[in-house]
Amino acid sequence: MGTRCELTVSVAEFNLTETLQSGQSFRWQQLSDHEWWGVVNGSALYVRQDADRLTVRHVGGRRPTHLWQEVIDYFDLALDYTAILHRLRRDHVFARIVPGPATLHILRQHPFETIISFIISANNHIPRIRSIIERICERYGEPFDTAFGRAYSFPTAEALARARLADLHHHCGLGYRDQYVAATARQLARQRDFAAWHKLPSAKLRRRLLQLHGIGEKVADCILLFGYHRLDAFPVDTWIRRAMTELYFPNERPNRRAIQACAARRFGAYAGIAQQYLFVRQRSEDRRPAPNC
DNA sequence: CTCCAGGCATGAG
DNA sequence: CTCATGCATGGA
Repeated sequence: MGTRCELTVSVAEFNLTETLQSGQSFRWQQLSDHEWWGVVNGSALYVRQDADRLTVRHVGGRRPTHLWQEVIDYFDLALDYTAILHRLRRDHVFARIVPGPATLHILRQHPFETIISFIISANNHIPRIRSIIERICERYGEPFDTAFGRAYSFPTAEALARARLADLHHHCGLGYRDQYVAATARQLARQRDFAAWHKLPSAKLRRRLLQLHGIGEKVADCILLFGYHRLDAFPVDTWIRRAMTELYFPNERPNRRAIQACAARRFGAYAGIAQQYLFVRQRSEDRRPAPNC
């Protein structure tokens, strides 16, 4: 219990800012270099990272019964990412490309929030994904007060299933994705075993996800990785396609199957973690201005 | 102003 | 089965 907890975590094992900027979560707001606040499962949290310490405060909404445990679970602080990176570096190409410490973690996010968020992510920019999600929360989530002003929980499937198509389209700014979000929310709202999907083996869970509207292979793999913590899932988007082609298929045009088979062979059970490092690296590579030789 | 985004559904071949 | 095309919107 308690509204505040401190954990001893070295930045060599976990980097809060890099993790929250890595495109897997959309509801965190940055206060300074190493301070963030956001809504997780109905709780507003303030998080600050210093050199060897993570400080978390509950600042509104649902009061966690065991804040400390929820924080360890959400940021995946119990898993030894240093050992996993060491194992991933048995692949010498990966070792050369990702030489630094284990900074990026895979968050454990709520499945329904992850499903809706990544349906919205398709063919969309991250800043715009964030603004659409905030409007959905404001309209269909539960409001509560926080130290940073009014906030909203992510809506339940039942609440989102009651949404009107025109509101999703125009007020939330979903555009043509309105049908996908509405249909999926309605289907999951009456899917009585949805809460038990986490027990399914990954292959079966992936097939279930692919049956939902607006979910193709890439989005399904993001949901497996970020919403169900299946660390072997390897989402192939434009950035990963570029990175994997450059690194492992020079002068070829590999399809998704070839890329995923390559990732499974080289990275095994932790392919999803390798993917997140490659994604962040490839994006920063692209943002960097072209070297003027 | 134009360009394009952590792709998907759809239809043609 | 693979592959091409259209797609709402708004941030950059």
